[in-house]
Amino acid sequence: MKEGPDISRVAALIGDPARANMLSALMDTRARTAGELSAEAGVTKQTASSHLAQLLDAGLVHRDVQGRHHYYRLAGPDVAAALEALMTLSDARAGRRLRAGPSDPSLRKARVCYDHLAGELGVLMFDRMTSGGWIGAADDALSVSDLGWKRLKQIGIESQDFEGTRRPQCRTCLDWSMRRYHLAGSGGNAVLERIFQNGWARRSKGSRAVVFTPEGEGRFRRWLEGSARRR
Amino acid sequence: MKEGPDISRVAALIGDPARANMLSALMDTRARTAGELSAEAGVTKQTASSHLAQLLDAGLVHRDVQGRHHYYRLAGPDVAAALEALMTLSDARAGRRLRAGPSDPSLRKARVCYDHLAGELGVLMFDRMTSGGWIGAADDALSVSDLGWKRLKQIGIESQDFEGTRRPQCRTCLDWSMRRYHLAGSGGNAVLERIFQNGWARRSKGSRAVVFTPEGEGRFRRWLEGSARRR
DNA sequence: GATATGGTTCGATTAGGATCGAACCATGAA
DNA sequence: TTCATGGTTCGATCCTAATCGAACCATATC
Repeated sequence: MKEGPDISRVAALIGDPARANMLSALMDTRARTAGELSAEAGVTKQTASSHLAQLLDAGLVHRDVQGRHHYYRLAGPDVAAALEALMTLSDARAGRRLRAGPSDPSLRKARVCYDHLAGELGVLMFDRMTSGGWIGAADDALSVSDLGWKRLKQIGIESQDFEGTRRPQCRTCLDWSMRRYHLAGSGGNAVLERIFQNGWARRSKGSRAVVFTPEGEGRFRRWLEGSARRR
Repeated sequence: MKEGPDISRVAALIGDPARANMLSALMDTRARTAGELSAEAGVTKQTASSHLAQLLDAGLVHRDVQGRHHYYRLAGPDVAAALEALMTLSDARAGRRLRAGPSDPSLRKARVCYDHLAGELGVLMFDRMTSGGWIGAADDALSVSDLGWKRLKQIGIESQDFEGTRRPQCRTCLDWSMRRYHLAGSGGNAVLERIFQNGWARRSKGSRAVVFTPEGEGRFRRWLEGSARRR
C-alpha cells in the first residue's frame, strides 16, 4: 500500500486554518515576524509560536533570528508550488459550490506568486512570450531565446545576471485564478523585479496584489505587444 | 488577511493518513471500489465510506455506480497535480531527516504519474525531447514540433488523434523522486499508452510502478536516442 | 539596575473528528 | 422468498491537537 512519500504529514500541516493563513501570507517571499504572522492567522502569539515551530520542524519555513525578532519565510520554491497547486484546487472546487466571488478583483488581475507575477497580467505575459518566441524548450525545461534576451534587455535585464545560477531560468506555474500558465523561475522573478524597479507597479501593503499604475500598465502591455507584431 | 482561496479545507482532507492513502492509490487514474480503497487505507469499510463521502463532497474524486459496486477515481488532472506537488515536498523533507530510503527502487525508475510516465525514465524522456527539439513553446504552454510529430509517428502516435481536444498537449510536471521535470498532458499520456500497447512495459499490479521488459527498455531508449543524435 | 517588548514554553481545557460496532439498504444469486 | 455481498448510516467512544492564560527567557531601551 505505502507507495512513495507520505503526503499526509505535510498536508495535515497545511490543513490547519491558522497555519494555512500564515503560509499564504508568506507566499510573496517576504519574511514576517512571528507577531505579524499571529495577526495574519488571527490567533494569539502563543498559538502562532506553536504552529511556527511545527512548520519549522517540517522544513516548510526558514527562520532568521535578528535581535529579538524572529523572521519567518517560506523554505523554497517547491513549498510555494505546492501551495499554489492547492489554491488551484480550492478555487476550482469552491467556485463550483458557492461561487466564492472574485474574492479580491485586484488579486485576480495581478498578484505576486512567490517571487513572480501571476493573475491576468501574468498569464498575458506568458502567452505573449511563448507565442512571440521569447522562450523555448532547451536542454532542461524552458529557457530564454536570443530574441527573448533582446526583448528583456529593453527593460534592463541582462543575460549575464543569470550566469552560474543553478535555478532553472523559466518554469511554468499553473495560475489558480486563470487556470492557465504563467512564467515562474528566475526568469519570471527578474521580470517582476524590473516591473517594480521601473515603477510600473508596486506591492500592495499587506496583500499579495500587485498594483499597476495606469502609465505602468500601458508600458508593460506595449512592451509585450512589441513581440506579438513580430510573431 | 483572507487572500485567495481557502487552502486549509482541501489540505486538511488530504492531511488524514487514510484519505491520503486512498488518493495516492488512485493516482494512476484507475478506478477502485470502496472496498478496495478501504483495504489500501487499512481501515474498515465504514470508516472508508465516511472518508470517501467527504472526498466526493469536496469534489476531489468522482464516483461511478455500477450495480452494487461503487467505483471511485480522481476528479481530474489538477487533483493529481496537487498530490504530486505534495509528494515532491514530502520526499525532499523526509530525505533530509531520516533519509527515507529509496522506498521502492522500481518506483523511482519508472512509475505512473496520473496518466503519464514519471521517474528516471520519464525525466530522461523529457530531457531528450526538449534537447532534441521534439517539443517547443507555442501559443499556450508547450506543444509538439514538426520534428516531434515525426518521431512520435515512429511509435504509432498520429497528430490527428489530438484534434479537437481542449486539453493542452504537453505540460511539465515536477517529479518528486528526481526533482526534475517530466512530460505530462495529453502528449505524455499518449506516449505512455503507446509504451503499454507496444508491450515495452506493463503496469505492476497493485502499484504505480511501470515495469519495462529488457527488450522494451532498449527499444524505448533507442527511440529517444534517435533524436539526441540530431541535436 | 529597572522596564517594556517580542517570542517561546508549560499546563489545562476543550472540541473536532477519526474510528469501529451494529444496524440498515441495495443489488445480485439461488 | 431467502441468503450473501458491497456500501452507507447511525451512535458511542476515544484521542489528538488547537487554543489560550500564565510564567519564563531574551533583547532592547531608559
